[in-house]
Amino acid sequence: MYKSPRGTSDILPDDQIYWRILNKNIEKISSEFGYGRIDTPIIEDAKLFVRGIGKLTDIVEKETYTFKDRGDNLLTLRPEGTAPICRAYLQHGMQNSTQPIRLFYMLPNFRYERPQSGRYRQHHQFGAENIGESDPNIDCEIIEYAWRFLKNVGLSKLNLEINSIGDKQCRPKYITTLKEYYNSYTNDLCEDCIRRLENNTLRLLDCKKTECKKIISKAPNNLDYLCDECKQHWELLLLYLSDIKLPYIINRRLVRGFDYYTRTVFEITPKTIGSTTAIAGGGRYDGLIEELGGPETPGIGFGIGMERVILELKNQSIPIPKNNNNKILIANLGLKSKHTAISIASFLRKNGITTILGPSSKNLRRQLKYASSIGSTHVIIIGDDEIQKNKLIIKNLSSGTQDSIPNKPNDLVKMLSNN
RNA sequence: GUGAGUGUGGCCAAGUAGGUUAAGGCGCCAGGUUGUGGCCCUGGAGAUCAAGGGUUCGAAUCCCUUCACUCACCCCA
Repeated sequence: MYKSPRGTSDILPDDQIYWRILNKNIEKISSEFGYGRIDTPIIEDAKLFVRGIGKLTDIVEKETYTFKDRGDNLLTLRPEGTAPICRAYLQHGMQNSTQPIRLFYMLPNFRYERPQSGRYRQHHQFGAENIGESDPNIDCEIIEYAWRFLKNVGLSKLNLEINSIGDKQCRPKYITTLKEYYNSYTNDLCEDCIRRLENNTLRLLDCKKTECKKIISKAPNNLDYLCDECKQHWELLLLYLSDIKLPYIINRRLVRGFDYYTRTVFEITPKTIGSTTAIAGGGRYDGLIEELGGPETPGIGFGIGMERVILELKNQSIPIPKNNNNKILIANLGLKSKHTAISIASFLRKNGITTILGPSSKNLRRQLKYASSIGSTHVIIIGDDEIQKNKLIIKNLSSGTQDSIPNKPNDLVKMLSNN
């Protein structure tokens, strides 16, 4: 039997309510913050991500779905949202409009990795990018935007962790200092950290092994190595976050996997015990547009994993509003009544009422049973007696009461309308 | 890519010192009620026990291989 490919899943009707809630909140909050929606293709030129995310990052090295099309073009299934949006920014000449540009998206991403809890080969991210402005109030805006979205969909018990990893001036100096520090501890490091020392130095700070944690605690503090501009930017951001009373945790070990990040990086994680994975992450990428061939342009954005948000909504047992609208089943008995049933169903639907025709091969008892099992609120019963008298029986399934009424579709609509 | 755990009808599962027809529950279908649901009762359908190979008179059960799923690591939303 065929199965959905590893790390992908079907979103069945019962789960769609979560996606409706998320989509509704995405539109609402994005409009409140003044961001415009952008949809980019699922495929992009493979080079976009090599240049954008970084050749040596794990995502590009081993996690992209990359293939040649029939025209020999090397294409990649989008693994993240920021690089394509920067591409679109340049392609459509947005640098010529008034800056900054505010964009948001809600799109599937693809990464070839081993699936586990909250990690899939196809996952959806809601993200936003603010391009063309470096003032720290924009950093504050982006963080508030992500934070408020998560609050709005109903999540609580969240931590906001922030850090600054410097810019192209001060970051290399810090990395050199860090390398020098670590070089005297190479015998005490775990295997992964030995590798990190070479190709992902900042990540050394993020190791969870106890032996490495000791070394981390005495490592030089990145915040002490920020250049004056970065330091001022960082301190202003903290003030702005205080202005809007957004509680943050400074985590100097917070570093992120993409090469393009500069200055501000942040993550939002649930406080739930055991779950350390971020449901939202983002940061500033002041060098990215230039790296992609554009002018020197600052930018900052976030990505929120929708599947992780839904997991957390379920974890926190957030109540999901139910649809209380009336749902009608028309039970019909015999061929003659079927004609009437079909036309009444059609009429009710045209008037916005959810209507399902009962399985006419079954007797009345089975049709009522069916109505109960699918959650109908009312059943309209049409049999030979009703046809003869030009009447209908309408039965309320929650109270169990029923009435015989004249067959007047307009009256039915009045009775069954939800408002 | 590395490590651990788990695979028995659509779903949840019992059964593993090998032994005749592989429990049970949910769900599904039908009857009890030929025109009245939810509860109840009765019956029915549905399983090459993940797949392949091996050991054995005999394998869901023991051995080997493969695959899938889950969790963790790397990394990430």
